[in-house]
Amino acid sequence: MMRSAPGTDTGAALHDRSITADVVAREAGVSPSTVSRVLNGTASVSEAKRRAVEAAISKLCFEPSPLAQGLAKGKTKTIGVITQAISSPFYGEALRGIEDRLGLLGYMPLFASGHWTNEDNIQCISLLQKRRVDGLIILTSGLPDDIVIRHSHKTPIVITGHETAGQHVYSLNLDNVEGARLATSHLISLGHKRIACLAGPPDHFDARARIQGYQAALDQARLPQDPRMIVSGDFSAVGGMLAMNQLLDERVDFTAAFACNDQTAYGASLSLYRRGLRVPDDVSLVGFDDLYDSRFTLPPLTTVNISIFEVGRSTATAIVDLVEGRVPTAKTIAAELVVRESTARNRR
Amino acid sequence: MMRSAPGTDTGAALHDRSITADVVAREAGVSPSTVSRVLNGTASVSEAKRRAVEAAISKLCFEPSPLAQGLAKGKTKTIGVITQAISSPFYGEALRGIEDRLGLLGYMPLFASGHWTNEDNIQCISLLQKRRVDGLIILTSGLPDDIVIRHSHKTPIVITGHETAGQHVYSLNLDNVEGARLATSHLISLGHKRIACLAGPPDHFDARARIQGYQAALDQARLPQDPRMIVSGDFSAVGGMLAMNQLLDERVDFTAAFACNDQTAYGASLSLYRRGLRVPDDVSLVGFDDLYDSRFTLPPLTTVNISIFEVGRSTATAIVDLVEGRVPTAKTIAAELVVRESTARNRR
DNA sequence: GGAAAAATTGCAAGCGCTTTCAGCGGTTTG
DNA sequence: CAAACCGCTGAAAGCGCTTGCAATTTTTCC
Repeated sequence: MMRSAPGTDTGAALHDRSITADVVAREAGVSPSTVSRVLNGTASVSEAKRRAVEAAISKLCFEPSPLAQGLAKGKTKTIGVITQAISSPFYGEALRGIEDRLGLLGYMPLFASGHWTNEDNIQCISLLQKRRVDGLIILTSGLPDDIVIRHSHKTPIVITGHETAGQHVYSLNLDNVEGARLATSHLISLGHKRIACLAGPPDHFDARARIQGYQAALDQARLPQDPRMIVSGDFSAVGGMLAMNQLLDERVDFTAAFACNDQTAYGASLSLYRRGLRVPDDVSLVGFDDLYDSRFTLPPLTTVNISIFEVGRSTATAIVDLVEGRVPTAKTIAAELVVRESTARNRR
Repeated sequence: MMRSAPGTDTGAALHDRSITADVVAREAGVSPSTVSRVLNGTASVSEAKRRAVEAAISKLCFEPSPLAQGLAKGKTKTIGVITQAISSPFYGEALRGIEDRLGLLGYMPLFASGHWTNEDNIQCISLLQKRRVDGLIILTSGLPDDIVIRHSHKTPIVITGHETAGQHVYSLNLDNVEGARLATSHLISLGHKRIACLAGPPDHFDARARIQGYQAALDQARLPQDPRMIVSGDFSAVGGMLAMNQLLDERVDFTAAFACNDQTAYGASLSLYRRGLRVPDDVSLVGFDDLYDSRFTLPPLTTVNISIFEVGRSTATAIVDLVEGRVPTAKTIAAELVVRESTARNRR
């Protein structure tokens, strides 16, 4: 019944698996080679035959099998993407950017999660290389450079959170230092002098750079550095809560805090809330990443936007450049302060 | 510095692409057919030859090419997964479950986003089928049943958010009704009599079921239904904020609200905050989904947990069952109330 | 108009693995 | 003792597409 609704034309001819290039060739009265040639544009074909082939293709709804093409050409039009935690909002946004751009360029992503362990990351690389991906995007793993370089000999790699450089490795980064400096300077400009830093994992590339930016801002303002002010977390809300708890328990005196990522800020907020401290009245808080939900925290979080979506798109563009023999031009992703309501002038 | 830590043995023999089954066969002194047979266990092979082949395999670090296998067997050990928004925390969690389980079962997911439009969803299906996925998981699309069924003839499908049934379609759902009933009853048990419902998209399967549950709870408590109390959102924070604004602007009188998902609750919270209303003092709020971050909202959100991770694992198990010719046994995912701090006894 | 260069096109051999089929020596049966 | 069976194996024919090579047809050039 029905199906009369306009716009619901879903009868889009179903591509039939039994239609192979041979069938098309027969229909068009040419050889399979010719079909392949018009499909790939790998050699000139007379106008007449091309027309015939094209007609046959659309008449039969032929679609070449990527599998067979992959086997024959050794190229699969597939890019392996390794994240550490597919469900984190941070990675999710990056994946969205990757999928978006890759789709436009005619590639398809193959995702795998490294779970922050070298072992898993390496296994992911192998798994994806076995699947003959044309290239690999590795989003901030803790993998040693030499391993990345070694694997890049088989498959070009675009990587974030590394300074690695190599013939087949392209490294793309966020402007962490500048972002953190921006965030911290913002607090300083509000009159804060005792600013805590809720850091990320000590061995994490981005985390370290963000601490650097924080310190740079203090230096710039000639404010003293106090090691007790910096406490490590793990880029998660729980970590943020624990870190803030520690600061509070140790009675460290601060009027503002720079959380090295938004999730850490979420946790810190809860910690403060539990102790009856208000943001921003008692403590100003600024995050980093500008996750989507940070617009909706109470109060909305002042943070550093780095368009993770853009990171995704840039890595995608870069890996395709690399795969297709071009030199990637993607540059460091800029950071920008987004002032919302979790920061206020220092009253003390 | 460092990298000397034990357990960082990353020298894991690199699988070399030039090692094909033929090479292994030669090394083992058998025919390629035999290699294939020991690889797949598709026929009995004498103890001696099997040993020889296995030795050759591990000596040469041979790994069969999934591409070639796919082409030859027509099975790719790959499952297509269609989500609507890969970056949403809800889908992210489901994907994690899918990846986790699929990996265990020897399959690999191929993700694609449908962006909530039928057109994109259909295109994703085609794209994935072209890639010869063995099965498809479609996470709550708005696709008409007949289209799903039609495509299932080519590839088995496991789908959520549908009542569809078919030879090759398995439908898996959340216990939305019960979850919503639980949430609403919780509010009622706290003495609330005027409870608003911040619904999802009117045409969304889960959204409708959740309204049903909400109404069931009211009925059960013999509380009146007031259509003005139900306002539609779109399952996003922005939608939740708008919905709550509308309620407030229209001066609808309520003491508690049931948000049809957590993100809607986030937005609603912000709306209330902007008007100077406190949760739970002025308005009790309960969500649905129990997103990870709901533990960290201010105040932590009372919500309905439905283990989305489990949804992912269940769909994965089900599709593999279907693909391998078994009858899936995965059942409706249970919902469970998680009481946190956004709900309190009615004071009015 | 004829030779040489250029443009087309088909043949056939892969890509790396699976699987049917027939053949092998050796057992069982009747 | 012939017939029927068994367990193993390898040869060879694919799976669906690409591509080097050579043959054929067109064009171009004097």
